[in-house]
Amino acid sequence: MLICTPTPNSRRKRMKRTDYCGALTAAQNEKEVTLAGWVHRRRDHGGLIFIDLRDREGLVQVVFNPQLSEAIHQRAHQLRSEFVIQVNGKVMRRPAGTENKDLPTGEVEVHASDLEILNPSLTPPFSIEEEKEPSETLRLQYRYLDLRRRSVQTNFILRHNLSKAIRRFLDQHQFLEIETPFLTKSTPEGARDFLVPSRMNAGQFYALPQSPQLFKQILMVSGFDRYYQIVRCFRDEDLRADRQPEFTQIDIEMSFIEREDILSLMEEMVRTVLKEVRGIHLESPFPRMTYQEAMSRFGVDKPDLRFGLELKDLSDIAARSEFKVFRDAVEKKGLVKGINAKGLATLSRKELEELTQEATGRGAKGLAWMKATPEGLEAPIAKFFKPEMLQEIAQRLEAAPGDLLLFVADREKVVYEVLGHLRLVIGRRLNLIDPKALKLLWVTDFPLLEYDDAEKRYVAMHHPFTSPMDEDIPLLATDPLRARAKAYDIVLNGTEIGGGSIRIHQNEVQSKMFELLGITKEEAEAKFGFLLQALQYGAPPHGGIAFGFDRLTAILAGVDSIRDVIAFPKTQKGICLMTNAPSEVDPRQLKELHIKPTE
RNA sequence: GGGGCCGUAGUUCAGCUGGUUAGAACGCCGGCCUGUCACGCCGGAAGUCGCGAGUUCGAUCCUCGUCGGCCCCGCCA
Repeated sequence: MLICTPTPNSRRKRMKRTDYCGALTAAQNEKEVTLAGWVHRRRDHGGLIFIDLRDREGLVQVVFNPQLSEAIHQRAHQLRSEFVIQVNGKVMRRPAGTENKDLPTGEVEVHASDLEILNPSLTPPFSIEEEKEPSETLRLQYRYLDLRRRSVQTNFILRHNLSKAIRRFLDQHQFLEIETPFLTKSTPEGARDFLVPSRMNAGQFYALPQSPQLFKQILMVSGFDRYYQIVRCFRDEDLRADRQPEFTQIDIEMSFIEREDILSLMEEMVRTVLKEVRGIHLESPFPRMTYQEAMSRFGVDKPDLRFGLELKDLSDIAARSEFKVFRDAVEKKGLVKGINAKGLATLSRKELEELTQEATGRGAKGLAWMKATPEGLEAPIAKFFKPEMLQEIAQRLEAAPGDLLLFVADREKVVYEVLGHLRLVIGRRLNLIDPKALKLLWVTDFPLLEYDDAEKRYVAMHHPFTSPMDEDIPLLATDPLRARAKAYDIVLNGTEIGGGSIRIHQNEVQSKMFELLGITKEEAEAKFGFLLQALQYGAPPHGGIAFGFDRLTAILAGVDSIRDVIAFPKTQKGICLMTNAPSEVDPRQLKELHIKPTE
């Protein structure tokens, strides 16, 4: 129950706020100010009462002194955490020796001459102060209180500053911000669509966009030349720390350009924005790596370059060894690769077992290991290798006494998956990752297609509108899986923060692509007819990129989940704990929408 | 669909091998306090141990189920 009622409106003097609490310094000494904000903390001495008053910009100490006004002091006794108040008073330097160096406003305080309680507050379910982090469940349930916390607010201020800087950069480079529909057409391929029933068209549905991909290409056909949008996208897939059903992309498209133009301009954008928002100077140019190289050296297409521990190929040695597991792998056109876990020869049997489980959990049949000692490599499997082979292995992995060498022999895909993962696990375990480092790179030359074992057909690795490399176009007819795409990703600290491609702008190539993907002419016509048609009316060569704005912000904010940079995110089950969405609806609504529940 | 971790005062947590009345800190309520700033001192209230079954003389603790949160695999062109 509220124990105190607000000051009646009729009694309010309606003085306007003059300053932010957090902005007061000795420069405002002796100024009469009106402040408004939340009671952050009170220190009631019976006589003097100190209040830390908080607003968006920070805290300032307000002093209520009975000698200044007995009535106001009495009223201040009622104050509790999170009451909303307005205070009139005079900014004063604090008495010598009572300054608070930990507070930006700590040189001054406000001597209150008037106090209005604009609104009392229930005792909040958790403290707005920072000492202890409430559980995420509680934070999301009371998100409006969570968003009052300083550490949370700074994430959103950062987000704002990033989008502001990005808009400014793109504006300066002649990009036009153009909005595209949220109620649009469901398309095959890609993620599951969120559907919106059409009341006026029984049995028909809009889909929320997975991205404005097709529209931005159409805008290029329209001649807008340079487009961008910071825009919400929707994908009905399972959630992760870095995946929400609705998320924000910085969506960009340009005409009359080649890959190089996009990479260099986007690189400039990232550098400019980080400089502006974070004062960070990034070395230029960013490293570049083909997909092939990234996979072979790091096992993933989004390598974390903050540490080494690269994968080394040992297939040639493995083929000559007596170790059946290794030889079989190579003979079956697989691979044997290893990494050097520096200094981990001391791992116990149990810890090795845990690493093995990490490996088998990702599809490996086992995890082979050797320990480097001053006498050479030692392991149960060492007996299958001639001494000079062991030496060769040690050399290739730059083994020093005390190191642990880990090997995986399998199909290429498994070897990369497992060692790529182990590399991250070990990098973390060995504390090789500098949390402050920002390591960016471009990964280029992605394969155009992948083979989907379940569906028994090719699927586009990026999307069906991605142009193949010119020199690989003949491969589409002979060996499609070897064809490379004009596609690129930008990677920051092991996270893909953006990706794009040069698009197909010729109808024939686009039709050929659909054919490869097993999309019939009729399907293509029904699903993408508008694009195919547009491509026949003078489509300029074009290409673009989309950044995951939430992921980028999260990394720069130093948080592990994009939930921390989204004001009202959803839980892993896609539920908003604050509003309790999704929820059931009135049967009449369903009827209007021509929808009948199946259960 | 699958694997893992978690759920105990308002909050963050502790709670031994299953055994007295389930604790601490912060917060909250009351009292005292004129230089505090994580104010201090005195006192007080506060628990469906997520929920439901089972095992047991006895369950916060063990088992099964279920609900919720988190991490991951699958999925995410």
